[in-house]
Amino acid sequence: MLDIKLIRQDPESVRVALRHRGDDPGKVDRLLELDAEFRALQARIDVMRQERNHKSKTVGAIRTGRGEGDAETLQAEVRALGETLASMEAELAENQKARLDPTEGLLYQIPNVPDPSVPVGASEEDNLEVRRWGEPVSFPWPAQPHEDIGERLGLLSTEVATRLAGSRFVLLRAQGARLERALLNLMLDLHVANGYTEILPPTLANTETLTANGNLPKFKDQLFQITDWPFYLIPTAEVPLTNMHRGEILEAAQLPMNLTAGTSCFRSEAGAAGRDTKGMIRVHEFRKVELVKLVAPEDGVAALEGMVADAERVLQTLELPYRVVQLCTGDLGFNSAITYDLEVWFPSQGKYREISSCSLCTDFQTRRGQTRYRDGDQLRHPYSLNGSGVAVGRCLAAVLENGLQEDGTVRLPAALVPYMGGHAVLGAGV
RNA sequence: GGAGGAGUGGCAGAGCGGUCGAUCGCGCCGGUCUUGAAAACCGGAGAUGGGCAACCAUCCGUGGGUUCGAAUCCCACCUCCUCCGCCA
Repeated sequence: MLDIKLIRQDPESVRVALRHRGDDPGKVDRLLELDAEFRALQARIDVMRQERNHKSKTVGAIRTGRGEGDAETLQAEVRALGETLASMEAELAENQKARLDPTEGLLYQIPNVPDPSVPVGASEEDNLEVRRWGEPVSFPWPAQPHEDIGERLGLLSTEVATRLAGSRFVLLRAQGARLERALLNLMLDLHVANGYTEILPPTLANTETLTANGNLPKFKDQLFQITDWPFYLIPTAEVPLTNMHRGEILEAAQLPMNLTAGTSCFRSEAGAAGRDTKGMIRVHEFRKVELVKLVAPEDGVAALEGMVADAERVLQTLELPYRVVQLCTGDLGFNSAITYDLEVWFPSQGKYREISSCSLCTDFQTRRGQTRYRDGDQLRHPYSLNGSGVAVGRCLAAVLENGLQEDGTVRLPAALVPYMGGHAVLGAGV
């Protein structure tokens, strides 16, 4: 959520932000109206409460022989005040709900303000390619989709996974299962060596956690919920990681906090019917190594550059060609002020596909989750960042496709060989 | 699942109907002393909202209730701890 003080002081900048996102700038004015109503009402209530408190104290003083007056009369007055207050307080509660209820509150429906550096645009068409690394592979032999390579070499099966669970699941076997584990370990080792603290969080989360992260109530249909239990399967480790210090006041020395976690992620993929129906690109359950940072506001932009570099390092280590894309205002997520996507080359599709998304969420999430830190004598909201470092299943798919050799086997990048028990090639008489 | 106990400010821990937003300690900040630091001594300091400010209101796990008045009494819920049972 945004700071209401920002909206009061500079409503025009928030209107512009909403316009640039293709959202309704009228939300700002409706919120300001409610806010003015709230402040006026709160002031009137405060005055009445003051009177009530004062009279009640006088009653107490009379009862204990320290004051003069007619206690009975005062009591009747206080009772009457209480009745008037009750109806005003009900009105206030209604106003609070209209502004601050996580489901319908207007303040929760206003997205983060994009950083001034973000290109203005309507959709992903207007995203900006920042740089490329590596040469997109072009074989003299036909490229193959990763699911074909995997099925042919006995590394994966969608058919068996469908029998066990349903569509949009994948089962890995033999060197395929090991490859997933190898990639996960390689990524975590890399990030830990670069100063991230490894976390293994629960992969179920409660309503409060998902609400603080903004997944609920808006994107409920994207989540799997446990029947008869107040739990949801996490769609990403960002959820538990950004919530670890919810409601806490941190010491300045605890920042910057760099966290990483490799977990399963669960997504309903509602609304994605017909898209990426084959293979491991879009499935209900996949592994992802996530990066999360909490930093002082002044370090936010540099921390984002660092996080993107950390995610890029994974792809460079795996010798996978990729490009970095900066999202335009229209494509930016609700929480984000700046987002860079990493897109890896898929030879079978002849294009780059998203494998990581790194966002600077400024204090938008930490204000909502009430995470603060002590900076000298003041309390501030740290900036939060999250990014994938990277999606393991999509990475496995990219390794298979980019390493395909003429004889149908797959050459593994050198960095993976130690993690694969010395095997450098998949499919060569395994 | 059964039986008890507990949730108070960064931590620890008193208070159990009215001068309690809350004692004392640790930690923190400022000062005195010191070449500097430590120790000692003196002083300061909770959070949120409103207000230019003085100041006012709210907050003692959460939500209700009783009362002129609730951290304190009552009810429900949540969480944690101990013991028993069950299980990895």
